[in-house]
Amino acid sequence: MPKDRAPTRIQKKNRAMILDAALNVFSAHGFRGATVDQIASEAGLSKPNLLYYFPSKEAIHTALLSGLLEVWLAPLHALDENGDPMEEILAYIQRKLQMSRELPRESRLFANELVQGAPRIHAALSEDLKALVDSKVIILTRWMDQGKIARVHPYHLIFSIWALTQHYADFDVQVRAILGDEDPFEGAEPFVDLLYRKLLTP
Amino acid sequence: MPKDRAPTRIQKKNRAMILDAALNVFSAHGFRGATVDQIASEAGLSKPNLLYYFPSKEAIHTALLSGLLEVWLAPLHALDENGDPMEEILAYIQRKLQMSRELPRESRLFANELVQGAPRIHAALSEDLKALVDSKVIILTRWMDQGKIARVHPYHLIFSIWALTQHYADFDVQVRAILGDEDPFEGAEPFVDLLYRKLLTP
DNA sequence: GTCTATAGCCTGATAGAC
DNA sequence: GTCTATCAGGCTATAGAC
Repeated sequence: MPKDRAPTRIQKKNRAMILDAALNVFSAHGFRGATVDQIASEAGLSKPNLLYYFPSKEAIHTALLSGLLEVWLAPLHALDENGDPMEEILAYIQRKLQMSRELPRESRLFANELVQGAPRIHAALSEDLKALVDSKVIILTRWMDQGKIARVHPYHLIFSIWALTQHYADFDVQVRAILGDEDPFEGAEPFVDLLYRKLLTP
Repeated sequence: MPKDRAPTRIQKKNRAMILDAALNVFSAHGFRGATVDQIASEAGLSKPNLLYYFPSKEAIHTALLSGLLEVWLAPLHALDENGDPMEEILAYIQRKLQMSRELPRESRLFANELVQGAPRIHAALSEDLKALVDSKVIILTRWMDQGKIARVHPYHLIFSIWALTQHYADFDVQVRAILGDEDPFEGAEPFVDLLYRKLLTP
């Protein structure tokens, strides 16, 4: 493993390449289905050389997950209590949908982890994620109290947004098997916009 | 493997026990993460004995998937073109939600397969599933033409129902990490009912 | 039909030369 | 820092006794 000095340009570049390759492999095959050999060859390194940068397969996976969690929650973080309620929520939804389009590997990385019971990020869920959601639910509830949006169960509102938007990344094969050549997001964007506009109009 | 005679009671019972154990293990760990040893011990058999009933790990997995696909699609199949449109759709949604509550293992089995690109059931998706969805989309479109329900993209309507209802089974850990002791389905049921009632009211 | 024992492969990780 | 070679453990599947 690299010494505790400041990383060189090459070290930085290699670590980044490894993490990108690992994202490819872990998101496509899950933790158990991924092999270090696959990640190494996709990163253009030998297996021992990869293990010079990360001490173990698990360490790569952990580094990936914790590095991406912040990115993944950024859209919800950005929900602004001082903005216009309906526009804030609809903008959040479109941001999430855009992330499914642009970062499907990240979505599937978390999906793989969650479907199997989140053995490696359970703490982050019940601490960081719960805290974030709780804080945003307070804002949503206030908006409902003020009559700015219709009253619905705020937690299930958030769950539904996650479910709907991430579906297009996580179950991409299924969506494409049914839609054929049609771009899923072209139809999804107006659909979810209409859906939540109708649901939340007071 | 058993001879080509009619299976005895013991053979039937053992095959059923193996498939149930396999459902537990595959749904929790994915195909690659599951081991034959785990399945055997959960079924109360030795590993070679299990492989007397099924020729390989893959054969168990395939038998499971193809056996459950019909069960999984039954709710959509039951959507009746002669019923009341709004009530038919809302009933379909409640049936799907109930399946997430009662058959979460089945949901996660398919989720595991789909997130990883459906390598083992791709054909079933673009043939059987697509045909079923196409046929139901015709019914939905007719209802929209007749002004019985609001006009929305029929394919995305179906995707949204899948996403919303299966989310509670597939990402159960996440939902529970946030809701704590509250029963997810208690809130989900009225939420999705309201959501689609508002969306589809003409 | 069911078991113990084991073959044979794959995979994560390390040793050691350069 | 990077490689070749290799070990050690775990896995699927089979052989063969009962």
